[in-house]
Amino acid sequence: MDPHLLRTFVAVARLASFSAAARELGYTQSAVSQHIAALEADLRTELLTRRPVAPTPAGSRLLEHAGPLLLRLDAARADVLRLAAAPPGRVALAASPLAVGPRLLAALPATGVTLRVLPPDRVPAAVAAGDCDLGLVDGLAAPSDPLRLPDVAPLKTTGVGEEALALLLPAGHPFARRAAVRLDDLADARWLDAPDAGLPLTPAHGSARTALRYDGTDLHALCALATAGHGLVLLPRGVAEAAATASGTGVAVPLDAPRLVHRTELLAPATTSGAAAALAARLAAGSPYDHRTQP
Amino acid sequence: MDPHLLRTFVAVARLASFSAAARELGYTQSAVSQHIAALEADLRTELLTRRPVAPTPAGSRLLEHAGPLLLRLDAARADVLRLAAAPPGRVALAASPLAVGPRLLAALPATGVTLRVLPPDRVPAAVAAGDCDLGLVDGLAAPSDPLRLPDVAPLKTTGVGEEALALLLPAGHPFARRAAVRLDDLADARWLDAPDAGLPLTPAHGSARTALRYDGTDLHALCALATAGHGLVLLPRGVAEAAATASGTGVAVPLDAPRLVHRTELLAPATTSGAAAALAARLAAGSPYDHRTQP
DNA sequence: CCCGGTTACGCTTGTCGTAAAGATT
DNA sequence: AATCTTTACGACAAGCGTAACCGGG
Repeated sequence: MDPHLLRTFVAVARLASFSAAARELGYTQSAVSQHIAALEADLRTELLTRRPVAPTPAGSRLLEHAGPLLLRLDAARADVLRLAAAPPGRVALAASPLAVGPRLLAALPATGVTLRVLPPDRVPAAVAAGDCDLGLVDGLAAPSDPLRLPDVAPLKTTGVGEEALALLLPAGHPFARRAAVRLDDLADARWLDAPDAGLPLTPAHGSARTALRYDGTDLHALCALATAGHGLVLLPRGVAEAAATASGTGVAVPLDAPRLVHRTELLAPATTSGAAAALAARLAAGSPYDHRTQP
Repeated sequence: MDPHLLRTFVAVARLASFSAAARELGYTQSAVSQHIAALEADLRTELLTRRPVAPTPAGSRLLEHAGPLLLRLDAARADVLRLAAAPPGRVALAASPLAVGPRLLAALPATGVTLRVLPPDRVPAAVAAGDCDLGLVDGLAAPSDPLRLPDVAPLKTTGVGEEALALLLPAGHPFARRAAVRLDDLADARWLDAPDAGLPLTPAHGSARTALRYDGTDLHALCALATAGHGLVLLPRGVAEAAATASGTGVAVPLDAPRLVHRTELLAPATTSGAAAALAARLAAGSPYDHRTQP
């Protein structure tokens, strides 16, 4: 179960080809073949069908493990290397779209920061792997509860903001005139599904059907779709109201769900160097929310 | 960052000796020395001080990563191997002490089960690594919220029980006559700290001071200590009341904290073989609680 | 017959053990 | 001086590439 073997295995499975994986990894086809053979001999199980190349049940299972495993490995490398590396002046900040708000803009120093907007589920990995020095993620949670993030590495998480929720919808929508909407009302609403940009609609909040799927991280596009009637979007109240007034054709209706808020958290590796630590402090400054460290 | 190197590294750090680690791992001292040297060359950082052998800051950081990493690796191995292995008749069940209750005893078949009681924090690892086929863990959570478990591997978690909480204390205690106790009242209570047996007292529930620490998994011993006045213990209400009446000198006082319950969850690997699957079904049968799968 | 995965084989590299050397208390 | 780690070196195995070898479309 050498990580090298695992890496070639995931490459082969992803590309569905030994030769393509070999090209990508800088090996020969032969080496890739030997890697897979070694893995299969080690586990005494066939992991891939050849021709066509596809994972067997056992292979699929291994794939589920391999991704997080390799991620953690890279994270460990990066984390230890970061300790020794000289603190660079430039700080890279990964943020999910809805985490980019007034608070962030106010805390941002004049120069020396690279902001990278990523889908929420890729932010923790980016910080853990060392691609970015800090991360800002957002998501739904119970008030003052931490977000449920995949623990790819020991990251320090700090709540930096919580906000009530609102629905963004077109002016003609049945809900548009109501003062508030409850979760129960939304059981068979038609949603805009935008996992890379917005709040994920987990099945827990009713088995919602999606009207349209939007793959992208652009909030303006998402709000435009919502106000045009292509589906409902759940947003932090401030964002929803701003989008509604900006569009003219949209309405923001508060969500009456006291046990559900939009929460933003700051992610930092266990050790942050000078410039990154300073930015982290400014982002967390005065935040009245829980500080806690993941195990 | 070969896992072998990581393994020797953690062994050396734990034993604080190259030679001892070599003996434990079946290597020569020379090989261990080379392993550490290889790691340090790879990361371009000194990981251990020699004489005395102790981790440097970078080494400590690596240690934090190494444990979960190696655990996940073993878990992946075991999980894939389990898929191929013939389903054995014997099922091994890991359970934390407070998870052993009437529900478990009722579901247990007449024969063919090995029950292993472990500290709560070791149950997930035991299941993930394949040492046990199923696990039962308990802990504190908000009602119908899943427990926060370390995600060592993709495990299927199923809530199988929730119960209100109560305090177990000696008859003479100031709280003993009250109908209920609130969390606020307990800010400076003196607790029995029994991380291996009971519910963990997280700092979130007030910066409680501990009166006595008990290392063990024996509930009867713990209850005896509590009723004898060595400190307060938080227990599921049923357990607390049973212990109080059994001791004669103890009192169980309900905890008035509607947002906090004792929750028991069933842990199972992504695939369970025949006998284990049957037991899992019996344990989960009729449970009115959430079913959800960790990412 | 071509494309793609497997097998054979030689070479390079890496890894372990033995043994001698170096360092620290 | 004793103990423990490091270094030197030789033996062996592992890993990769070249090239020949299948087996299916």
